[in-house]
Amino acid sequence: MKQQNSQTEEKILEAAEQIFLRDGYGDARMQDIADLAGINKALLHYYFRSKDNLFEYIFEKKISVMFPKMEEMFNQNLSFYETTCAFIEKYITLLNDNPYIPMFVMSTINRADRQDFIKKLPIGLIQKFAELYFKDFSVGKVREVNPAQLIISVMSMCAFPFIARPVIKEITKADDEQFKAIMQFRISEIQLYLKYILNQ
Amino acid sequence: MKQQNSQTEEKILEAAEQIFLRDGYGDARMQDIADLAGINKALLHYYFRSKDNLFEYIFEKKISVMFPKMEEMFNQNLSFYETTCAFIEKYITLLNDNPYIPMFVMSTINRADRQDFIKKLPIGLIQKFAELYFKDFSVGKVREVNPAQLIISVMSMCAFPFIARPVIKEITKADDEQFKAIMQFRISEIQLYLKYILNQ
DNA sequence: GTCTATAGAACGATAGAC
DNA sequence: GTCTATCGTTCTATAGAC
Repeated sequence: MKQQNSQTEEKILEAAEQIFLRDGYGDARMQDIADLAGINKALLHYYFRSKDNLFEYIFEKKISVMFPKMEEMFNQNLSFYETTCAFIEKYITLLNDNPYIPMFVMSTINRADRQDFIKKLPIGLIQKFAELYFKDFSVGKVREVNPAQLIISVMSMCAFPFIARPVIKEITKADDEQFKAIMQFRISEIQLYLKYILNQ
Repeated sequence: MKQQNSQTEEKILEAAEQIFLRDGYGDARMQDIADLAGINKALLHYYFRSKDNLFEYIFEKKISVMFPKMEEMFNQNLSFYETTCAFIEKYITLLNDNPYIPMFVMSTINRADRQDFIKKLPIGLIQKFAELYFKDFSVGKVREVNPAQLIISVMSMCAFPFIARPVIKEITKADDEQFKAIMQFRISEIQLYLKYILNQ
């Protein structure tokens, strides 16, 4: 009984994740989720009361990918440059395995009726980076730039290509695997920019 | 008669633009467009046969903002660095007046049923930039980087903050005007990065 | 050209049998 | 726990009066 229960719930969550990531909240259909899970609509509402409920569940499960946990990285006493280089590699590798996440998160928080979802984002990450920058800047280890703008730039260079993925795939005539390779190469390219910007 | 005709059509287009930009295709409602235009739904279908038709009209009108016309800029015989600096200023100024455009375009071309809209984008721009880079690189005017990756980076740094606008506004506690100011300041910051990256 | 009224389909959600 | 059947609503689109 309980075994079967968990199995169905797991199937629903997997299907919901796939459909919501592909279509976003508004365009996603409960029927599509039911079909993909191999069950019917009524059972969806038995496990999760409403579409809103199910979506919130998936969203909260996925935001950690958009703003990854970085605690251990900040506790290693690395420089701002080293920490940011490590972040770039970790972030793009993570997004290469979850290419739909940036569009999913951004389309959600841009909906007029879902702006409260912004508060679910773990945005303390930005503050940590800024503190580390000022620490290195005060001892002359990095060139003077605006740290908030720099962090926005790094996240932009990592995340935006996944949002513009269909365009980039079309321009470069790349398939999914080739796009992954482009992004893999991009890690060292962004790290190179950072090196020049910070004068390392 | 014809005067009235044009006036109504203009009101519809203005309303449709506003609603589609805010909600995207899937979440936009013909009723909302009709209400905003001060007419009824039936009249919408009299002027534009379907929602698809109306949307396509608006989309084609707006893509020039996402990929701005740059012909005159390329004909001024400026260096790659100068041209890209000018692009950054022009692009962010343009997006500051049209902050919803990046999300609108990206959410459209990420829809499974709207991928043919990618072909409407004037992506020749990228090629022009790459050619100009190689011209300057061959005479040692710029440092060696991957030009395609650099152009993606510049566009990312310009466009992504508008897509993440609700997040940035929340983190910085900025209103619409303050966000505009942040982006205005961002122009010189991105230009500074470019200077360091290209060793100018 | 503009309106009211409504058709026809799709969607989220629920009732009730098993 | 899982199903079929259906309710109530919402949406695009059209018919028909003026």
